[in-house]
Amino acid sequence: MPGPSTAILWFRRDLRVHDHPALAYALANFDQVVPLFVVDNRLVHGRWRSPNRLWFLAGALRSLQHELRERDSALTVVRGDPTALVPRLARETGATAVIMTRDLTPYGRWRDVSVSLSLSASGIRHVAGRGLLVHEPEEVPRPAGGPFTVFSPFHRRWLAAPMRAIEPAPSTIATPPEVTAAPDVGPGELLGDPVPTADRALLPDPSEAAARRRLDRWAGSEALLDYAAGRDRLDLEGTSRLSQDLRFGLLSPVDVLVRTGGDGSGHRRFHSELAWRDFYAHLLWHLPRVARESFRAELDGVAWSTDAGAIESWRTGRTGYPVVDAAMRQLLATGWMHNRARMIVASFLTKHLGVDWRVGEAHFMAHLLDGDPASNNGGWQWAASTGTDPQPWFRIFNPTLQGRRHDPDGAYVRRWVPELAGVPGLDGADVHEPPPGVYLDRIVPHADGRSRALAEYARATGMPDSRDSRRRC
DNA sequence: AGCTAGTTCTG
DNA sequence: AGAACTAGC
Ligand SMILES: Cc1cc2nc3c(=O)[nH]c(=O)nc-3n(C[C@H](O)[C@H](O)[C@H](O)COP(=O)(O)OP(=O)(O)OC[C@H]3O[C@@H](n4cnc5c(N)ncnc54)[C@H](O)[C@@H]3O)c2cc1C
Repeated sequence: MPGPSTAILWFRRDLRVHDHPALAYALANFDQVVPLFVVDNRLVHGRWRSPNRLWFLAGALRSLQHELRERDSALTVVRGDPTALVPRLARETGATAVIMTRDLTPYGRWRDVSVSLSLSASGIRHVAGRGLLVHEPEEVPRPAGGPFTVFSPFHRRWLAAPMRAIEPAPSTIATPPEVTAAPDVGPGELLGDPVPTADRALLPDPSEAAARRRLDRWAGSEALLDYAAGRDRLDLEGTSRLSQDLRFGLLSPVDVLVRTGGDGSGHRRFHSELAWRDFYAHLLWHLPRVARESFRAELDGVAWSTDAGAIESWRTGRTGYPVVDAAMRQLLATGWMHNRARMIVASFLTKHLGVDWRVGEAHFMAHLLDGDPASNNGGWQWAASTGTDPQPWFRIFNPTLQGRRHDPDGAYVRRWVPELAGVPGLDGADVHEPPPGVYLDRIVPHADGRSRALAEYARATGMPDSRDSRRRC
């Protein structure tokens, strides 16, 4: 009589036990499950390394260890090369399959192919399934093939695609006793004891339980009802703040969608933001080249500025534009930035300062708790007008007007630029336009930044006539 | 999920 | 003078 069948469940950015399709699959098809996380050296040393995200990851792994212990199981955490370590653990535990949530980034795909090749050499199966997104790329196909390059037709198909059922958290996970007998390894140690660069007191609790509480609160909030308008207010808590939980998979996007169910304008708008997340993930899957290159190749002919002083002023929040500086300081202090603010600062860097979007992309990846290769790249290429369905390049934000409109009382600026709080005579939205001498000099006057951007983009695109420009609106 | 500059309308 | 409108980037 054969022994119990065993599968490895390889966790990556799906660090939860609720609504976990790969976990449900493993439990339904195998007698025993061995949960595993591999600290890939790339996490600690790679291009997108971030102390803030490593700190969050360490906490999320401790949370997962706890959730698994509660269910009579345990998380094995090892550090090194997954291509070697995953097959080794499979052989040691007698596993005949490795189950995981499919990852769609260029590196994730390369890694998974290389692990699956080395597994099949040992006769071990490799099963990668859904769980990262609401819908997989194959579930929202473009009739003509390839990726959707415009959001609205994608969104129509996305809304029409059938939704999978929620998988409840299991009450117990059968795991080999030699695995549960081993004490939990402190993930912080394997991650190099990460110290966040953001202010610890302003960081969210990185546990699944806390993420579920955040979701509960958001699902029952007034802000969700008012999200269609409130999402653009820099000075209010008008958005869900669930991005880091979706990034690390403490929450599944399907769970978020179902729990925020409703047909009001706020609900529908919120769901469409989850569709944007899928849109950019699918795009990167179809066209991995956009990770490095502009989607609109002709715009890689823009002569980007490399002015190190200007870039440093932008990074540290010292451009002289109050709303830009508030946003950049919010990022450094909290590892998060409001979506409207991301658009404003990305537009400012790429248009007013004429700096390559990849410089901004890298800075965001170094600090954002929700830093995600697909959404971040999509957001930057949108703002730089190099992407799919981008901001047309001639629509350039005026940071002062954006601040007045979306921070109408100036509270956002006063929160993050304290030297502008309590300046006599600088009341309400006027904080967005401090008179000369009151605040830092603007590193470039708006009119100059705007006209140099218009000239450079016109040159790079071969100065299309106005009919072409209008068609892209 | 633009903004500017120029023109025409209004009082 | 200032609103309202609009072509063009
Ligand atoms: C230049 C730039 C860079 C960005 N980089 C990232 C990033 O690295 N990671 C990231 O998750 N989002 C990124 N975004 C999208 C968006 O700004 C954040 O998802 C959002 O601000 C997170 O806050 P929230 O959870 O309160 O959002 P909510 O408004 O509550 O939205 C709910 C969820 O929908 C998703 N979402 C919302 N807006 C977008 C969007 N435009 N694109 C893709 N997904 C979206 C996020 O998962 C978010 O948590 C970027 C946007 C821009 C303009």
